[in-house]
This record gives sequence, structure tokens and C-alpha cells, in this order.
Amino acid sequence: MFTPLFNHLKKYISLTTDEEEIIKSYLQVSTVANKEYILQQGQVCQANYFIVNGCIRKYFTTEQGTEQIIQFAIDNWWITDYTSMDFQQPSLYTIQAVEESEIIILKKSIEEELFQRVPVLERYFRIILQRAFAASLNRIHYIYSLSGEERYRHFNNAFPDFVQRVPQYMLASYLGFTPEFLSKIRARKG
Amino acid sequence: MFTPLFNHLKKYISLTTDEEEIIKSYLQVSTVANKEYILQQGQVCQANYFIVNGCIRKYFTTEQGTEQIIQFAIDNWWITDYTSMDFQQPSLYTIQAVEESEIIILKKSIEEELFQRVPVLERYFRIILQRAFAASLNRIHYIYSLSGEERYRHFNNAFPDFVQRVPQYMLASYLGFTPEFLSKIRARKG
DNA sequence: CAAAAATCTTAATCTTGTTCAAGAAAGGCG
DNA sequence: CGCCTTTCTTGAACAAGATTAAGATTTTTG
Repeated sequence: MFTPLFNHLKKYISLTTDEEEIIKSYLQVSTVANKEYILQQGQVCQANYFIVNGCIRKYFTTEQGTEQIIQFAIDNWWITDYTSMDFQQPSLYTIQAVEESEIIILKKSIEEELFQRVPVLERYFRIILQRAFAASLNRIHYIYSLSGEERYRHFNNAFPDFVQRVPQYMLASYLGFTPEFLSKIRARKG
Repeated sequence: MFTPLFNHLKKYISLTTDEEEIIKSYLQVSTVANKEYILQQGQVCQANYFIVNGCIRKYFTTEQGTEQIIQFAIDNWWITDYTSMDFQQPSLYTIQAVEESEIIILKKSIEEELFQRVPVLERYFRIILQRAFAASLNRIHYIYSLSGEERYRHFNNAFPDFVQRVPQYMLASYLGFTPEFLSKIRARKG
């Protein structure tokens, strides 16, 4: 159960056996059912979540009542609301499972203590945040430089298997247009 | 000259006098004129840049030849292209001064050595990347939930002094619409 | 297996913002 | 100070994608 996480850690840092044991002792393991909530809009986010397997989405509800997806997380990704967690503010976002998922929980309340005992984790998170930040700017790049249709085709090429995994209306939301428009695009060509 | 950087560092971590001296010995200071390039599209990004004062933009050129601004950085922000720097790939972006600016340069080539000598810097960058990543997702939130006009009004309220600082066509680009449209918005009301 | 819930499609109409094109202001420099 | 470059504005024609509404299909569950 912890294997995927430690494999991921070892891509970026080295750990002694002792350190591995310490880390394990600070983590919790959990299974969430499809549609189960990990965080609901208005709650203060209390943990960082590592997806062992499954699929999780983070979204908010617009004034018109539609759901807007901000992020997807699948196997080997972390998901949380850093704004809510860092400032202990109510979150604007809801985090919810899109498939039954196995997750590992790193609670904010003990994170500092863990980082003190295993400081190399600061490095691990620095590096993966660097990647996540770059990916996010990259996404802004695509939003601004491609049309909706181009964005869909590009995403489809880049992550063909992921596209199969989530309902199309969620994909449309993530890509920033309506499900009706996605339908239209798909009708135009395979 | 180093004072703003160390003040920023001290917001997130504590440093001994020794550590401060080590850090200083790894940094370079530079002044860039308005319109001077720090990185040009196609080059491999070799450093992370801290803005002591001034204003820097990061943008790319679309197929139609228009410039699309992805990021602004002002006093006390770092700017770089992490994708290019981490993977030593040619950058898709150009980083250019929008005002005469004083910057501090942390070169990729000596970054690792510095982090080994002052490991608490990993923590500093972890925290500021957490903020930067959150801000970037927040920006995606705004792009998806607000109209162009709403985005402009919101930005104008949030950063009134910054709006005065850059040409409107750059602001329009950053907000994701044309300068003509920004003109139209401004004509509608204050 | 049947009924209910969730998801996807189609088409007509409407909005937001783009594109072009041209001129008006403003700013910087010799 | 006057010219040249940069920036800003305006308006008409147009395009991308939203909205609404209805029906079709698929999936889930009792």
C-alpha cells in the first residue's frame, strides 16, 4: 500500500530505512468511494492527499450553480488546497473522488513535526511543487493560446487513457467549456 | 541590495549569520534596463531571478505573432522557467524587463551546492512554491469563473497600483483578451 | 429485468470578445 | 521643441462558444 508513495519519494530523494519507518508512522491510509468527499467547500483543509490509485477532482461551484473543475489527481499525485491549509481558511473548493480510490493522508497538524524529523522531505515537496507550478503555468499557456477544440484535441493526444476514465462533462469543465460544446467537437471528427 | 531578499527569506525561515554569508557568496546582483531580455525563447533557462525592485514579464509568441503574457513579477518575487531549467530544455518563453529592475541571480549550476550547504533553503522554496502554485490555480479559477470584464475589474481592485505601472496592452494580454477589448471595457465605466 | 438516475447529443438563438482598419493621444529622444 | 515611436481608442463585421430545451442513450440499482 505504501509502495507507490515510496517509489515516488525515491525518484527525488534517498531515504534511510529509519526515515521510511518514521514517515510511515505519520501517515494514514484510507479508501474513498466514488463520489465521496475528501473536502467540502467551506471546510478548512486539514491534510495533503496522495493518490495511490484512483481519481480525484477538485472543483468549485459558480454563481450560476455549475461545477468548475480546477484540478484532477490520479495515481502518484498529491492533491490539497494549499491556500486553505496554509492560512487555515475555509476552502473555496470541494475535493471529491471520481472513482473508488486508495489514498494516503498527510495531516497538516503533524506535517511540521514530520518535516523536522525527516528534513529531506522539504526537498521532495520543493521539487514536486516546482513541477506542479510549472504544469499549472503550462495550462494557462494552453488556455490562452489554443481554442477550445484545439485544447481538447491536444489533451486527448496527451492523455488518451485518462479521457476514457472520466465522464465527458467533467473533461469539458476541466478544459473550460460546456459539455454541449464538447459534444459538438466530437461530432466534427473522431 | 541584499536586504529585501533576506527580509523575504526571514519571513519563512531563520538563518545564522554564517548561512547568510554563504548565501550571499552564491548570488549575483545585476541591473536590467527596460526592455532588456533575461531569457529568450529557445534558450535554456540557467537561473532563478529574484526581483529586488522593478517589473519583469514572462511571455510567449503565438502562431499569429501576438505576445501572450503568462506571468508578471515585481518586488520580492522570483521568476524563472522551471520546465526549461529542470529539464535543461530550450524555453518556450521570453523573460524581459518592463521597467529598469534590480535583480538577484541564483544560478542553476550552483544551486545544488548551495542547497547542500544551507538545506533550510529547500524549506524556503517549498513554501514559496506552495504559494505560487496556489496563486496559479487561483488564477485558473478566475479565468474560468469570470468574464473578461469581471476579471479586469477584479484585478483593478486587487492591484490598483500595479495597473498604473504597466501598459494596458500588457495587462490585456495577461488577463487573456485583446487591448481593443480592454479599451472598450474602460469606456463603459470608470 | 425494469425503473431511475446519470450522461450525451442536436439544433436554434444569443453573447462575449475578436479582427481589421484607421485615427488620436501620449511619451521619449535627438 | 518637434518628430517618431509607442500606446490607446472607436466602430463595423464576424466567430467561438454559451444557453436553452428537448430528446436519446447509457449506467446503475432495487
